[in-house]
Parts: sequence; C-alpha cells; structure tokens
Amino acid sequence: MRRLEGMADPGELQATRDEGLHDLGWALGAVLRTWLKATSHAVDDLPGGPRGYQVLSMATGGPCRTQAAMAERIGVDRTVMTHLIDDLEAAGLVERRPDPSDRRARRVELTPRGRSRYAELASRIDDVERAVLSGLDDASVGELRDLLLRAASALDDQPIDACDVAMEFQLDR
Amino acid sequence: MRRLEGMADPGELQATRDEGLHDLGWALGAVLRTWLKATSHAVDDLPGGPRGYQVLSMATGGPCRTQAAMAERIGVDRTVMTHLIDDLEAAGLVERRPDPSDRRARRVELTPRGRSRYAELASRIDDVERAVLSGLDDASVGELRDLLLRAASALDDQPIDACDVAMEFQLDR
DNA sequence: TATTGTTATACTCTATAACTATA
DNA sequence: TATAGTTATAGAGTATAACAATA
Repeated sequence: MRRLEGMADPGELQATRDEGLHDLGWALGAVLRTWLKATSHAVDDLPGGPRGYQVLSMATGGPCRTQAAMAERIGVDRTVMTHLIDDLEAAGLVERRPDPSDRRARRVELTPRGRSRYAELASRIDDVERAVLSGLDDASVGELRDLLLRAASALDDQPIDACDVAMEFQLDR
Repeated sequence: MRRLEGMADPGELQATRDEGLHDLGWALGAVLRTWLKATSHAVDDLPGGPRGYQVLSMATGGPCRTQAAMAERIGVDRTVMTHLIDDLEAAGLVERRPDPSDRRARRVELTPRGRSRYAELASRIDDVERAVLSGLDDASVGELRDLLLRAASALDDQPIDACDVAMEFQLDR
C-alpha cells in the first residue's frame, strides 16, 4: 500500500507502474481544472466559455452536427445545450438549420462571423494548451495527446457501463 | 483548419500532431467523465463519492495532511472540504487531530476502519480505471498514467496563471 | 413507442461572507 | 495582516418533468 511522495520524478513513477493506476483520477482532474481555468480566460467573453468554444469547434466539422449529438459528445444535458446555442446564436456566431434527414433535429452551423471568431480562438486555445502542458517536452505532449484521444475515442465507440464494471467486482469476490 | 473525422485511427492522429493540440480538452473531459461515473458506482455508499475516496487516499500518506492542503490538491473549496470530512468522520472513517506544527490546522487521519475501507476501495478503483482505459493496451496505459502524473505534478509545482497566459497573447498580437 | 428540442421548475452543488482562533 | 477552519446564505449550475413535433 505504498504511496507516492514526491511524485515529480519519472523514475519513481516508473517503479509504481505495476502496483496500480494510483492517482490517475487526481491527475486527470488537476490537468482538466487547469485547462478549464486557462481556456476560460482565453475565450473571455464568448458565450458559454470553454463549452461555447467546443460547440464552435464541433460546428466546424466532424460527426456531431445536431444538438443532441453535440450534447452527448461534451457530456452536457440537452437542456443545457439549448441555452448554450441560444446564447451563441444571439451573438451571431451560429445558426440553427433544419436537418434534411430528420425533421425533429436541428443542425448547428457557423455563421461567417462564427467562423472567423473560431479561427481566432483556436489559435489562442492552442497556446493555452501548450502552456498547460509546459511541464512536458514537445514529444511527450504529442504522446499524451494521442493517448488521451485514443482512450476517449474508444469510450465514444464502446462506452463503459459503470454498472457492468461494478457487477464484475461482485463476481470477482 | 482541418478537423479530425474518424478520430480513432492512430495514423490519422499522428498526421495532425504538428497542427495543434485539437480536442485535448474534449479528450480530458471525456475520460474524466467516464472515470467519475464509473468510480461513483465503485465506491457506492462512501460519503462524498469519488471525492471521499480521494480524501481517504490522501490520508493514507503523502504531503497533503491538513484540510486546506487536501482541498487545494483536489480542487475544491475549503468549505466543501469541511462538509466532506464531516461526513467521513460521521461514518467513522477519518478523525480530525490537531496539527502539532500549526494549531490553526487539523490533520486528517484514517481510523482503522477507514484504513481497511480504503484498501478495499483502492482495489476496486484500480479495476475501474483499467476498464476506463480498456481502449489502450497495457503499455499505453502505463505511458498515459506517467505522462498525466508528470503534467499534473508540474502544474502543482508551478501553477499556470491563466491571466499570465492571456497577457502573452496580447503581447504576441 | 422512442427521440429531438424547448420551456419552466426544482434541485444540487459551489462560492461568498462573516466569524473565531492562530500565525 | 494573513491563514485554517466553521457556519450560514446566496448564487450558479444542473437535472427533472412536461410538452409539441417527428421518427
């Protein structure tokens, strides 16, 4: 039941690798908290803050075009997404358009103004993210990003059902 | 301004490495959300849920022994930490003891019951974390954990001031 | 019958302010 | 004067329920 003390030395981290994933949740939280704080400032007056930025990002392309798909991707309730898009639309950055393949759904599309705003913010966010990960060298930053994207994408494809995992324990013991 | 489409193919990820850190925030959020959902079930009736578990974890050792230090480490307000420890103490898992080096502060220590409860939960959490990262092979899981711990520890040592980063932009442009 | 999106409402969670004790 | 901890309160954020339209 040994714990990390200094925690900054890669050698020490290495030594505990086989004992478990200790502090994975803490590390995820610490990095994400910093990301949120830093990006909040970087997007300053954008409606919705970092979340508004993520909506703009999804609206530039990718598989998530409708409100429901966007909401699920960034982990917010569909009612929250409604307000988020209300605000972005009021700011003239996005528009709701009917989805030709499903008349219940709405496609969220960038206005020209939204497109240029996104380009500007994307550059800022990139700088912020590099600052957040400034404790790592460039190669490590790339590796971390790839690993996170692979892990997150796998969850997207095959979501972990918390109940299933809980069941496994009970079978194990 | 190219965006990822499929997003699951490492080759494609590689190709965009030099173009920016796109979707780093999304990936962090997606993995952490799953971690929270899964660990919430794994600790079921523990007061405070995953956060309560993190408090127990800190109380087993490491540099954060007082409420203030613990609160800062896991990113909650000190008032929240008060309630968190109230509940854990009521459940007989931790005790507040005077800090010999600072009579304002309180050291949070595990009771024998808290110690055995933690040992049990730590094993579950470890299984859950492996399930959350089941999209990666074992070697990648270890790499991801090390990189996250290094990034988070660096933030701990030298916190990124969001305002400073924001200032840099204004100087750059 | 299930899903998309909207609205209004209720709830949870978090931060704020004020206070005591100590540094 | 600043910090650790507690308490009560106010505020922000979130989920819930009900609804209309469509699948």
